[in-house]
Amino acid sequence: MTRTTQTEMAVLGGLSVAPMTGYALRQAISDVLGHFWSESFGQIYPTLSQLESQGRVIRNGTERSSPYAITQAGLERLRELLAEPVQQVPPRNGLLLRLFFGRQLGAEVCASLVRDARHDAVGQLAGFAAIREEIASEPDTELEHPYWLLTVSAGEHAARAAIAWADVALAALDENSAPT
Amino acid sequence: MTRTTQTEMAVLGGLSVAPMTGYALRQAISDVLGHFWSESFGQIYPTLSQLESQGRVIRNGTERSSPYAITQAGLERLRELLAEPVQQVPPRNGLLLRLFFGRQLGAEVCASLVRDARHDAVGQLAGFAAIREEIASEPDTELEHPYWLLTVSAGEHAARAAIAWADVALAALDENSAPT
DNA sequence: TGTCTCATGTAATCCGTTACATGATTGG
DNA sequence: CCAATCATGTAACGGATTACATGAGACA
Repeated sequence: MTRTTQTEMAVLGGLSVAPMTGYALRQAISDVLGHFWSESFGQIYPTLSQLESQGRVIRNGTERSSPYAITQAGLERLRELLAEPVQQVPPRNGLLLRLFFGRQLGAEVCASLVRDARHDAVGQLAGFAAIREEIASEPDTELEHPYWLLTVSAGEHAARAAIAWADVALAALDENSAPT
Repeated sequence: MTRTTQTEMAVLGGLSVAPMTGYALRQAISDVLGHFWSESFGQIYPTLSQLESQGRVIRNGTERSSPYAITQAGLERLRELLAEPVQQVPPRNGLLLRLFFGRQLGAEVCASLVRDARHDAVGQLAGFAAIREEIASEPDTELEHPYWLLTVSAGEHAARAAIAWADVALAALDENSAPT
């Protein structure tokens, strides 16, 4: 019901792809979902313990590094969670907040902020190309690929839009600081 | 230093445009900055009290509804805050998380999620047109307009990108669910 | 041998929303 | 006169990060 279910969803979802340790789960989330999701250890480990006590995940061995695997009950729980309505997070974009009050900063400083943002977006685009390759090189999970690629495409569209916006914004700021 | 400064920035920034009550500030933030920022009363009122005790804002009268105004010290503080590095918030996109694990949901359900997102984006675009008009109808704040329009433009680019992505995503999902 | 990565866990802390309480003012 | 809006404030709660503590195994 609360936002905790979001972490549960990410954890169960990750384990639905392949069994993993909590550590590996964190790695996978930050590598592949990094552009639209994040989880910290402080969330992952308690969630795993809780899910284990509910029989939704199990560990094959008792060893320290034995991976968690999702159970049938876990799969059902995952589907239940995925079907819940998407909750919007209140937006907080520090860059746009600064630009909105940009008159106090001056056009020059604003322009450098926008250039930074453009640079980040270009880097992200390169990152998405790498993720595409990584996905293509995993034949085991072929059935999931169409869905994974949807999220990559979303990131690419957003990054390209950010770049296009940055270009028009820089042109506008230039006009502003250097009147004819 | 911490994230509290973000609220301080928004409050001082708002008052740098025009004196306002806390209530009106909240209104203004949700109306004009709504697509990239949000503040709740639980944040605004304590922040205003704190800023007042620091001499960064003052109230003209002692009446209940007398607006807060920014002082010189407040303006300096605002510039200081705006110059701080932009902090990235950890991303959390519930829609993309669901799509990533979309195989568990099925192509049909995913498609309806994407259609909803497309619908939202179309609505946002219309909202931006309204904000543009609202801004144009305020000659008092003309010097701020170029900066305000940067943020509107950012929203429009993002919304258009969301629509374009939704269209390709829907095509891909369709292909998926209805094999030739 | 010593450092790095793997691996788990928890306590402190923070930021922020939600919900509640209160009351003045306005307009139908 | 009653409902809606304006206006302020605070307490409770919750979700998440950060930081710290611990220790095993790898490898150079």
